[in-house]
Amino acid sequence: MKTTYSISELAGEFGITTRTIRFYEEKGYLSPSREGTRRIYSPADRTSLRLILRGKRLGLTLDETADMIKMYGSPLGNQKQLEKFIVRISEKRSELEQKRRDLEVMMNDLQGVENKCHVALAEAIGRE
Amino acid sequence: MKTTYSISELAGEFGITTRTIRFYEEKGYLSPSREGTRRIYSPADRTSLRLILRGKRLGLTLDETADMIKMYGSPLGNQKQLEKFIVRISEKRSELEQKRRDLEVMMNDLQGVENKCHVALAEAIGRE
DNA sequence: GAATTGCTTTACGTTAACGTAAACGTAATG
DNA sequence: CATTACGTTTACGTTAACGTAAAGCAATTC
Repeated sequence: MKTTYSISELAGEFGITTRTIRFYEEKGYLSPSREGTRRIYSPADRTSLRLILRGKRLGLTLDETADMIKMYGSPLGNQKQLEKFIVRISEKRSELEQKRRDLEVMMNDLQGVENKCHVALAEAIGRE
Repeated sequence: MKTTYSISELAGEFGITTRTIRFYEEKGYLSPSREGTRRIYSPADRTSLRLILRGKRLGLTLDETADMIKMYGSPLGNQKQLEKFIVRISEKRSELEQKRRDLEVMMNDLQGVENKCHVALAEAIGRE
């Protein structure tokens, strides 16, 4: 199991450009260590990057994703803070559930179109 | 059942601004009829808008969503065109399935954090 | 040792998706 | 009849998320 990565290794693995990775760092979403002037990415950095890209695929902004990443740490604080935190989590979940509903409707619609397609295709072949 | 809508009715219903709706028209994603100079939206227009916003929530660009909306029409063409179309559909579905996987992982992670929270909360109350 | 490869910083450019503001028309309401 | 509410067009502004290019350092390969 690899323990460090270069910037172009990560770019290659995730199908993005090095510019994108540097951009994320510039904005504070990544902070790799350095070997002289070169960036060295740890498995943890790689995980952060993966989370960022996952959020992006779901239409989250970088800030929103960063917020979620922060939440993944061990929850701490007094009772009041923890309760507030639980509320935040449930808000996030509501958003994600909305997305899931949207997704299901879309996939159903798509399935409907494909069915129609197969019918039309059968007819086209029948006329041939 | 209402049969026409004003621009601010739709904006209100969907929680967006009239500027946004005009923008969609300007870019060709909507084409309401007119009564004099004022825009009149049909139920079909309203549906288009709903689809646009659904795509947006899932992180699709307007162009991508417009593409999908086009696909919702009755599929037509000869055999070859229909086959190509089916391929396009399955590509779209692959993207959506990726999103669904992303969504599930995220929601699981979130659930994990919430569980930790409840544990921490119980401890905090115990110490009180 | 010249050239290629891979990394760096700096900085200006670009695109999508609207926001914001000005300036105006029209219809209904007090 | 003035004001308020709702609509219009035109046009410049803004933000996120990178793209692109220049100029340069360091190691390794021919």
